[in-house]
Amino acid sequence: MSGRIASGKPSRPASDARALRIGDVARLVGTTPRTIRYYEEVGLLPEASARPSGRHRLYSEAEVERLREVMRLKDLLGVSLEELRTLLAAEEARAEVRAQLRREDVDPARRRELLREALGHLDRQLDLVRRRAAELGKLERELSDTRKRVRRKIRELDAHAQGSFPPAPPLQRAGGSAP
Amino acid sequence: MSGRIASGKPSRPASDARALRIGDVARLVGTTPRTIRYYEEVGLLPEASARPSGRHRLYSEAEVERLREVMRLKDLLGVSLEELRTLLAAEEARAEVRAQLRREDVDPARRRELLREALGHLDRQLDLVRRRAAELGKLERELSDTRKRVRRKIRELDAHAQGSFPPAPPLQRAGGSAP
DNA sequence: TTGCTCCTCACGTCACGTGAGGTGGC
DNA sequence: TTGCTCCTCACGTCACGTGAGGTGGC
Repeated sequence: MSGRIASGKPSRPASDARALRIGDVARLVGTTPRTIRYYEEVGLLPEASARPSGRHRLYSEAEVERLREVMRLKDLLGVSLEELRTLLAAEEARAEVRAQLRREDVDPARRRELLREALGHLDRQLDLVRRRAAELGKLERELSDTRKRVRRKIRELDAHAQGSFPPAPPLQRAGGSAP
Repeated sequence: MSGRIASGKPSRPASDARALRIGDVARLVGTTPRTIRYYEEVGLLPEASARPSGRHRLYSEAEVERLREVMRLKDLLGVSLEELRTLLAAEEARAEVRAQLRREDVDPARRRELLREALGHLDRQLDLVRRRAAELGKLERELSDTRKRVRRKIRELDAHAQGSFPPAPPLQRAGGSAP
């Protein structure tokens, strides 16, 4: 909805721990300033409220965390920014639910309704994630099986080479890198 | 892996191995003709040999399988076409190894060397795949945990709705990313 | 003051999407 | 022949990358 409000913002010129610059943020989450500006431009990130044009963007730790989550979903799920926008809308709806639930004056029927909506969003995301995880798991098993076959062939070769050839150097264990 | 053969559409003599047109291939692997042409253009797929300009591209089942594998790696690993090219070069090196191993006139020392190279390629790919799988698994667990909390809250609401006393306020957990 | 990082255009690039206008093959 | 799919440009788009020229802040 509206821009995130950085708490208070008194004139504390120096050593404000929450005042991160765009380069710091980019380094923290593993991206570039250009990407962060672009996400702001297309509305994936809220515009820093009341920033005069030409002046530096400043970010809070919470905003960094949000960006980190955005990048993670994009990277792991491989979705377009448009699809990502949909996912984030659902996440924000869940955040809204959390805010409403913290208030005590919401009647149980409404609370239940909100929770059920949150559950729906979670289920859709989980479905996506599990589908991908299953595919990746299949690929991993296939590679792993092939690897076993190759290793077995090497062992067979070594066994037959006994006496005919000088002893071959031993194989490294899984995880080691080949020369 | 057994690819399902679409029965009926491309009516050609069974002896012709290159029976599939670009639209059929695109549908089979879940992409578009444009993408297939682009991959050929940038050298990810071999150009159909000796095809006169302006005439139709034709593909064999083996080529379809190869493309399917290319798309799978790109999608699941989220790499650029340049990185994908590197991965595919390794895959081709392994194919070369298989071809050489089928010949009987390769001496055991050379065979072993080839197998070790193949093992190196496999290890690098497996490393990539496992890293991603671990990240996805972490995301899945997080979502799943959140889902459990939401479901528990719903059950609590339902349970209290049956009693006559208003529910005691639930304990606030610190630090957790609640519903 | 100096050195860095930041700012805003704006053009470039990667990986395709989308017509335009035309030809091929069952 | 008709109807579809295919062909080759070639421009458009998405998600940024990369300078150019200038300003801000510790």
